[in-house]
Amino acid sequence: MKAQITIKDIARELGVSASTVSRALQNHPDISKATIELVKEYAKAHNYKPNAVALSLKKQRSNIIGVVVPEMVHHFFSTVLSGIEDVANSKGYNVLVCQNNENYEKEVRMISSLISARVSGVIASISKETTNYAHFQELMDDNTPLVFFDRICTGINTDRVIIDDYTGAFSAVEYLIKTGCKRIAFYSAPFTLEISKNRKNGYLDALRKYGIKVDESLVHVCDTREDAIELTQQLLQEPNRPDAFFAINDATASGVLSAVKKAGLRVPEDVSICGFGDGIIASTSDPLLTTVQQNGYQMGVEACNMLLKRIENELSPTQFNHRLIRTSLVVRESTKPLIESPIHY
Amino acid sequence: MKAQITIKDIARELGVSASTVSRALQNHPDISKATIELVKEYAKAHNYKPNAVALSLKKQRSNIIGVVVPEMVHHFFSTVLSGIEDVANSKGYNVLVCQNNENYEKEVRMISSLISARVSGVIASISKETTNYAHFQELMDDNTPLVFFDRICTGINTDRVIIDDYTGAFSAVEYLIKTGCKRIAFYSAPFTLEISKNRKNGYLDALRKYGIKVDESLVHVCDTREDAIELTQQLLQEPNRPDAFFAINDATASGVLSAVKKAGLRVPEDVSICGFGDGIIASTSDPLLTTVQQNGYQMGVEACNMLLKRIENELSPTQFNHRLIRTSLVVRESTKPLIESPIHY
DNA sequence: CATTAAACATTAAACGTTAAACATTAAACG
DNA sequence: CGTTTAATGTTTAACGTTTAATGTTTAATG
Repeated sequence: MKAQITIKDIARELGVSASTVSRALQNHPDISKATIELVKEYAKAHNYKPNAVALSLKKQRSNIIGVVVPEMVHHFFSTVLSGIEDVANSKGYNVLVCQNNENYEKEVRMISSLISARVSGVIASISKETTNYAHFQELMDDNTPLVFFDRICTGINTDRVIIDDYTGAFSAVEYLIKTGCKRIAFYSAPFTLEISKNRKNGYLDALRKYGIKVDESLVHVCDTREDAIELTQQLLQEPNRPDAFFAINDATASGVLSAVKKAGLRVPEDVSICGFGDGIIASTSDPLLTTVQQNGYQMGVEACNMLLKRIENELSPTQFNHRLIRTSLVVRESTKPLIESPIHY
Repeated sequence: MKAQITIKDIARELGVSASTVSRALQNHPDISKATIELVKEYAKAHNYKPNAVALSLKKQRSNIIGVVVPEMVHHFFSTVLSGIEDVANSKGYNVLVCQNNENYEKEVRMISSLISARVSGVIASISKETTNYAHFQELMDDNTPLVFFDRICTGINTDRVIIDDYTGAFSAVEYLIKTGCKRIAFYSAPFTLEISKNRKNGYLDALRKYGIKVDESLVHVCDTREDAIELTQQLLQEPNRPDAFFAINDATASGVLSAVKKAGLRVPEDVSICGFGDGIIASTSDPLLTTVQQNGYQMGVEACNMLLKRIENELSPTQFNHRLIRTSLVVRESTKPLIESPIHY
């Protein structure tokens, strides 16, 4: 078992003390040019790599940040993760990832494990089940910087980066209305999540703005492709079937699309469909999916930058940042074109 | 700055020594039942969490495994990652992820950073650029267990988990031939990758088996959606255009599909398309994509199990495991149905 | 009653690194 | 020639934890 070479090994071999080696490697002015050269050469030749574990213990802070996501196999989350990793990496930090698998208990365990690992900070998006926030409060109590993204915790006062869900939903539904849709179904994620509440508000406000009576029977908690296929089949058989669907994510929209096509209805002539996310599905389905674009990569970048600034104490300790990532409606083929207003002379 | 409580704090408060606390927490027989109770109660009440950093230093082994993937935003890799994370987590390990962004230098830096972090083991899939393996050899030299998955390093003798690329490709191309295709193009990833070589061999052998002359001009390095759209447009204009495309991944196949439809050709009547991976794209595109299914989650699970066994010294130190993950052809709508052989009386 | 053993706890060293405090040498100064 | 000072190191303690070695009671034994 030949392990990595340490400062002690170098010191012994070179006949100097460990601290001299340590300082030589840091170009400390107390160490002569000659010794510095000698040490560095030996270190390089023997592939010395500082022991980050010892360093973390000594410095009482690691170069690791923890990230908790619901699931990694999800275009949006993996995109955010990618943004986080790129930024963290460029600043010399490593990323410890955990997925909570939409499970509250697992989320609690993950946070506990991150505390044990003494990560310098945490970036998290909560599970669908989470309604108790004590585990996050514990992080805060330990003075571990915490940034929420997307699925935030309103109960915890800290930095957060969220998608402008309200506006995204509003503009999507407004577009559906403007293209002639009257009965717009909304497939949401559980209402424990803020994103669900905000998008529903956007949905409701758009309806109200155009004087469309709200029908709560058009709002469903349904956020997977499979569930969407089943639910949509049922809904389409009702006498007063929806003429449009606004889904919480593209996978769900894709499920709707599949069910609508199977029912022999045309998209968008008979039924309009709009998703949320603008992931791979949206640009490969047929018809191509109209969807609300959310920039996951940018979200990851901003969340990580915010966290690193907090770690480096560059932010006011009493004031927290709330960053909103703008969305944009990407109109493709699953919705009708805008009706041109007649030209008045 | 209130930090986490330590064993020392507990010891001071309870008027015992640190080692007593340490042993009490481990139910050491030398510590009285009463003391154990007392310590545990205090620890629980004050939310004591062992300092994994100190533990790692002491034990000379961390509970962290490093994972290097080309990109996280990729259905296949995020799926593997998910399998790895689930297994690692269930065994008490944390996962440090790095993406090499298909960049050799970054890959080298990532490995170096993992060595510094003194991870217990590494699971990796190399970048497209990688042809020099010294960084991985260094890991091996330090006795850090290393498992390659998917994009392996043939130059390094270690454990590996790979997709049965040869058979996957063979059966896909065989199917295309059996359904009447004669000029089958192959869109590959760079041939520095073993998966490319293996799949090409499968492709070639299938052609040979059915006596189809190999035309090297049908083999291209093209592995993204964008490139596929461009390349396919060109190829379709040639006098002797391909009547089938076998792509290295679903995104590329989706690009082919898009170009073929745009060219006014029908899929699969005029052109057959087969992808590789069976990710989200395959089950949401139109027509649905025929593709070679590769079980990424299983791959992650097996790679992680193999690594953990190696870490726990449960495997022969001189013999390395080479695990092959079986594939299966998922026939959907982008290829023609099998021609039924006429029944002979 | 002295000895031994059992039960329980403490001390000290170690993991790799750093930083403050202290030590040595040699040149420069008065 | 002694003393200061600059240059260059070294020692030591510390980060949180574990563990081997050692110490101290108390109870039981002969």
